[in-house]
Amino acid sequence: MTATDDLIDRLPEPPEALARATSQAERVADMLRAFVIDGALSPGTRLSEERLSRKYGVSRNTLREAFRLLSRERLLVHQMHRGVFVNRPTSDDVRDLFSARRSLELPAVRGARGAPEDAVSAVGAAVAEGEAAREVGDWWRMGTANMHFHQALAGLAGSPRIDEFMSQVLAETRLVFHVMNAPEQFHAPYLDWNRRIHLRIAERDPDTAAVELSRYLDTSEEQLVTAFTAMERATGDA
Amino acid sequence: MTATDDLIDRLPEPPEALARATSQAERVADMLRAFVIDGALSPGTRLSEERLSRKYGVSRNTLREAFRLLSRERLLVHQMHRGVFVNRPTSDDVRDLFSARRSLELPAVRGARGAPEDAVSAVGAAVAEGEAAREVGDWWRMGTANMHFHQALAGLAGSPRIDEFMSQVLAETRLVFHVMNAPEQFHAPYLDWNRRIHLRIAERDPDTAAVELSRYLDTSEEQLVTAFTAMERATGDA
DNA sequence: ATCGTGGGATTGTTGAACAATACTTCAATC
DNA sequence: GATTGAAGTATTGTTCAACAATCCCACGAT
Repeated sequence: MTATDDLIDRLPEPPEALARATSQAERVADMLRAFVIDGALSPGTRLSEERLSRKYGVSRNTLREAFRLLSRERLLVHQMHRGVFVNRPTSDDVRDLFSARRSLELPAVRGARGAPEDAVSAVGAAVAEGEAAREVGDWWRMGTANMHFHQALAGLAGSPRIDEFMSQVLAETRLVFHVMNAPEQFHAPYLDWNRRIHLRIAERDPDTAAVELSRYLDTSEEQLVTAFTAMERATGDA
Repeated sequence: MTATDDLIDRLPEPPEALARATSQAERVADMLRAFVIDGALSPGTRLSEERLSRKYGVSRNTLREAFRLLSRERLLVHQMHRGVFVNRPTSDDVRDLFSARRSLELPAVRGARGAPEDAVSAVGAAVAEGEAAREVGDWWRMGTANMHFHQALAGLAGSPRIDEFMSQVLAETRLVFHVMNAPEQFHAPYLDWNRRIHLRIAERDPDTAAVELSRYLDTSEEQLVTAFTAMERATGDA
């Protein structure tokens, strides 16, 4: 044990980026995930192995590995001998997604008194992002900002696993907006609500914030479900 | 639209079992998942593609699809050019797992007043299962029963997504018991506690139940973390 | 003890092949 | 006209073999 060793031990932890290069399957999965989330691939679309593998220059086997990753995230659904499709959520799914969000967001907000400062400011940043987007009338970015807001709320819990589950739930929620054609306008009226919630958290009054959030989720769910079921009837059930 | 059509429309929904046969990759994943959960494969073990594919008569490609599924569940970890290993949780993971459980179990229990009867009785069944196992001194089955108990608690929320996340969390928790060699004895003293919690739920007093559960989680986490960190120091950190 | 330097083993990825299954088309039947 | 049956076609499911890229280990040199 020399002096050099001591210095080395004190060195900062290895940055995440230094992890060994990602596999092709993961990169393809990342790309497809982005396509699904921002609607380049709409719900119900079938992903042809042959065409995708040719288009992106990867083998079918590699592509299938990516498919497996994404079906575990519920973004794709695998049907035996029929292929993989972009998941098309039903109104039951919408209800369940909100149910899951209640479990994730409300406890996180209620326990926000002890949350670290940067977790709180992340919430504020998401609100600001949304307001900036409203400024220029960018509906799409408003939706993204709203997702960030709720991701930040869940992040108050400080748990990596909850963060990850939350982002899956939000990604799937985004699919809901894609099945209906009325994409992001739903978020517009909620911006001021978000601002209020953030204020309560910032002034360390988490219980009031939780009450507000709970109301938010209720009305948001109701609005979505009714719009969704109306659309389900219109488009034909099956 | 004839009379026959009416009759057909009235037929019960297709049973789940009728879903198209599962793929080989999923079956292999199921098998490996079971191996990991009940310790036939212990944390840190590397899963050789060549040996596994030969042993179970599947191609390396199919095996890799199964690997992708299981690494999304955090049961396996994929290291580029090194292979897949059975996940070996750290003490940080233990803390995070309990954090996640708090978010899942406590809200479910608090909202248990409106839970359907069979969801409540599932909790009771898990308690009974644990007591039966204690009767015969079957420690392993006691651990399983305890997992079922907490799965049933989360099930009170009535959300498929929460159920699924919970089972992943519990599966990973089981890995924690495998890294330490003291497998399931940890569960023994908690059986009476479980019984009490179930009683509170059954008599529709969810708030008291939640308080009890919260205390349970606190002490259980503390005991596990201390035992775990002690072991980490003993076995060598890295 | 540390540092290079092969050599061997394992994974990463591809391409082709074939079987199994689903979909489509079209003719035959009621 | 709608339904059934029977090809034929397209796509997925799975395997195999090959090769490149990378890691790991052991050996020898400093």
